[in-house]
Amino acid sequence: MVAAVGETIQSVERAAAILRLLASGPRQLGVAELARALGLPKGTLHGILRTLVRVGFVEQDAATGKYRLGATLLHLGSSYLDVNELRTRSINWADALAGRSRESAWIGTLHEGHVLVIHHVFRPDDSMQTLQVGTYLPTHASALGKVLLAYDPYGESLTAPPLPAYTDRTLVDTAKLEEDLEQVRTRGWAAEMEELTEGEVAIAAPIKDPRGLVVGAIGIRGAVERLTADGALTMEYVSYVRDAARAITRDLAR
Amino acid sequence: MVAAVGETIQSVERAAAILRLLASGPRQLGVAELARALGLPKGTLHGILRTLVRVGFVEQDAATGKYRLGATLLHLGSSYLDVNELRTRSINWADALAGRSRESAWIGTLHEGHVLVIHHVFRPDDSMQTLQVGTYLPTHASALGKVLLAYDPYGESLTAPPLPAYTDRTLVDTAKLEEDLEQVRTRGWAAEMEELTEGEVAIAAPIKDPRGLVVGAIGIRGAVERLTADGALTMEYVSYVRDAARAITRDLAR
DNA sequence: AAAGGCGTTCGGCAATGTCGAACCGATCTG
DNA sequence: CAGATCGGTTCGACATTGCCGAACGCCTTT
Repeated sequence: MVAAVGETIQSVERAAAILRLLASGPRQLGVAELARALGLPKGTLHGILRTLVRVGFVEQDAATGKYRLGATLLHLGSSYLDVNELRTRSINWADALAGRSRESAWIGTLHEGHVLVIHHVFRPDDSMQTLQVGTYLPTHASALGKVLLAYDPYGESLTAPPLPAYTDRTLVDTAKLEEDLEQVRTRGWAAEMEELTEGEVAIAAPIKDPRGLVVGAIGIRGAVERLTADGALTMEYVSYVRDAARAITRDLAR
Repeated sequence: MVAAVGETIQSVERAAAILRLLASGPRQLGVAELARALGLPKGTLHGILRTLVRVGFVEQDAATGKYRLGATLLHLGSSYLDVNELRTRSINWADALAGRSRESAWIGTLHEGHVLVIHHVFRPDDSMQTLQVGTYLPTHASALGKVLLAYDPYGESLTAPPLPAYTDRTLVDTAKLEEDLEQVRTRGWAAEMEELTEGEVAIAAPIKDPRGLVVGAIGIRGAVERLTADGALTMEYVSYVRDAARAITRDLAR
């Protein structure tokens, strides 16, 4: 076979594809299903699955024989958080931001066309919330995502239409979104007004590395009644978010 | 080469070994370091690493060329939580337990000789805590771990001495530990009194699947002053924990 | 009772990935 | 400032590795 430039190891890439498929839905998948989805013989997949089970990346349902993700991945994921410099440097600032604003604080990075949440502080005095670390947010319908898109050096390639609508206020028109992103660039912060969930708004600002590249975003998210007045965001909250973003940026430069 | 019984795919297993090594410490590792640790040629490892980078499981430091875990693993780890039945079924009960006891609530499973934390609810009115989901607790020095060891069908093989000591009250003597586990089995719940962290105690009880096998443990953890009186655990807290464990067990049977 | 679905096993063939030596830049070091 | 050493990376030849497809046994469905 003709050799492409960046050779990769077939079986490892296939193993990764299996894991991605298993992660894409809450359902367990069988060998036959995976074989159809990937266009590979059942026997081939079985071999890879057997290995993935052995190393704990995948678990097999004893009753049905189907496969699901394994517990080792949870541990690897949490190990990633320990290594991630952006996260370790910004934890304290996120706590402070949540404390000052009395809203939940969020930190995210751009990853495969989504916003990957790498830190999340619950709203003070409201413990009954589920943690969102590791989940994806849509780039075009979240304040964090707008910041990351606006400052993305690779341009808009990630925002391929059609953009899904989550509420009737979601920006689904590429031109409208681009307009919004332009505003984000001039103002230096982003807003999201009930574009992802009815009744909730969010504010975010960019975190930059020592060379000035945007490597992440930090923001808050809360009920529209608390964060806005007369239909507009209360600027006090915006300043809290921007202060936190600048503080982390300064911290990364040391 | 002679074929072992359960054939596995070499390159996938090696890739997993690399990931485990990268997760074992906060340090980034280079190709040469990995080659020494695994006893493989540099070239071989480079090929696997290139593939792991391509699929996002590993990231390469632009400055030093060294490797660290990648963001895709964080997402896979959080996907695991969505699939995990024990966790989804017990979230509400853990919230209730934290609410009643006003302490942090924890759920864990046995995994590779450690307690893997699969859910964690912060102590009410105390948001400045870091989330521990995905981290390991020692089996012999945590209440969750003692429960899981006491009811582990595979016996004590996992508790290989020497047991590390975290405080001067940690049970490092295998005989003493076995005595404690026997008490856990007769009482139906476990305690841990400043054996992991000075000033903190914990209580845990077993969660069973429909066939009666222990598949996890739930418990609370808090300051010794709040949970004990005259050096002994306040039984009210024990009943909270056992109630929650029974409720989840009942829930799993449906 | 037959049919179709599933996960699993197996052996032959060649494509695949392994290996080791060579490469190149950066960083120590005398 | 040159030499040495260490780092990550590339490359091509070899044969081992792991792919493939057909066959198996089990289960549920018709």
